[in-house]
Amino acid sequence: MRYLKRFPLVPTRVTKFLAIIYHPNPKVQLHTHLKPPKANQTLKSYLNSNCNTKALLFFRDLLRKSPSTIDSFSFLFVLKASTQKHYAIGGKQLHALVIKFGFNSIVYLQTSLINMYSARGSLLDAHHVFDEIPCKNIVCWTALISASVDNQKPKKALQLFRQMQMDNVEPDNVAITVALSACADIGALGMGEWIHTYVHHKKGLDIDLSLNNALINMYVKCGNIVNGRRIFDSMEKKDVTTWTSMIVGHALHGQAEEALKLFAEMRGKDKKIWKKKRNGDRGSSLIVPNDVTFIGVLMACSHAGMVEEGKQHFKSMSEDYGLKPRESHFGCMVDLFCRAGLLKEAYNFILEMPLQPNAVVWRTFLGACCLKGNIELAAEVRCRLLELDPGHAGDYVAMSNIYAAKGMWDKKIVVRGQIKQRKAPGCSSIEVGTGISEFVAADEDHPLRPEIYVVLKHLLINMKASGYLPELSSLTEY
DNA sequence: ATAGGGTTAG
Repeated sequence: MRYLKRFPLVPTRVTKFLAIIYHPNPKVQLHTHLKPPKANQTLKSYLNSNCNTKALLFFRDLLRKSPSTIDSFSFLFVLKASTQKHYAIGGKQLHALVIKFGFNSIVYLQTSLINMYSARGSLLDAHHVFDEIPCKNIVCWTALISASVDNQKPKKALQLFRQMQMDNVEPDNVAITVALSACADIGALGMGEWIHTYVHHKKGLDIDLSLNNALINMYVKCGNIVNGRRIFDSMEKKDVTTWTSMIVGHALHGQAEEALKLFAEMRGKDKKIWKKKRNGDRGSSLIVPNDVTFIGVLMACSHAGMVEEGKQHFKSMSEDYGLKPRESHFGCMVDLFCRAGLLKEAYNFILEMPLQPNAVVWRTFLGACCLKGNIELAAEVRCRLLELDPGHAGDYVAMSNIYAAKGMWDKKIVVRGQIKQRKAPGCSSIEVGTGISEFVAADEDHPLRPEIYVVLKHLLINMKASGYLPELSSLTEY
């Protein structure tokens, strides 16, 4: 224990870390259980029982007392432990050690390093490791693609996915699953469809549950709910994610009834379906909803104005399923009240929340105040927002719009003038061919995501109001 | 023995 105190777990500098290696305490004898195979087994068992800190401490002891027992396998376990723990500096030190031990050309370790950097949000470092890999196989490609998705670079992920194929590396089910989630993120329906076709034509591809779930998610996020549902209905084996993806899909499309029907079916409460299931495949309806499922359910209620139903599900979530509502669940409830125009209910709900309401919650409420024209509440909420997120230009705009709507021009001008930085212009992106373009456009083959229709509708209404658009007839199809 | 995977409020 004395060593733990003398040398902190995460040394602030590499030199300090190297000092640890070069100064093993001579008094400490090597324990017999630290022989090579045993040491790795210990690391592995710590990892399996989720004791990441213990694994790291143990590894540090190994470094100090018996560095010779460390082999490339040890690093795999330690890298995994440090990835899950998010130690700020430990990652680079481990990378340095991998190099120092001469293990830097082992592809397994390089892939682990990509993951480690990705988990720390250092996509550039991950890419750097990737570039150094001489023979890039499907697993390291997937690791980098996955890193791009995890770090909000879905466009880059898809570029890598294509580049990988140009390098004659065939995608497998894991790579395809990750690529599909990138498609879902940017609404790249064409690319998603291409992958779907590929999946059906490639021989020997293992179309497993995750891949099917990713396909459903891609279709519903890209606006093609029909195809999403088609896959859902055709799947014999479904897990909680399958159901949740479909429920969220219907909720996003404003199909609340369908979403809630699925939820009921999933719980096996729908007697008719229960019977049907009983005759056929028993057990397939025994799926327990998780916290994400409830996000979908609450979203559906919110979008359909079903306040009472939403309240019941929110209650049932913790009472019947023992799921603790998270920030987003409270956010859904606030949204539910706000969309229904129940300002008082929303306000009381926010004040009684066991969590600190965040800027998004107050912003939702501010939006409702605007719609209802409640200047007093809006002004109060804006004060809170100024504390939580002072740089958000949209809040100033919302507030100034309330004053404008009430004809309070002097106040409006004051609020408008408080904006320090120009608001970033809103933008949408839409896929053209298999690339992504930064403008709004649509045709039969490339329908827009549902939320873009909402933006388009507002755009068209504004254009009409400004006299740019002679007819509103084109709106009907939306 | 060893590396990569899906669902999450506005």
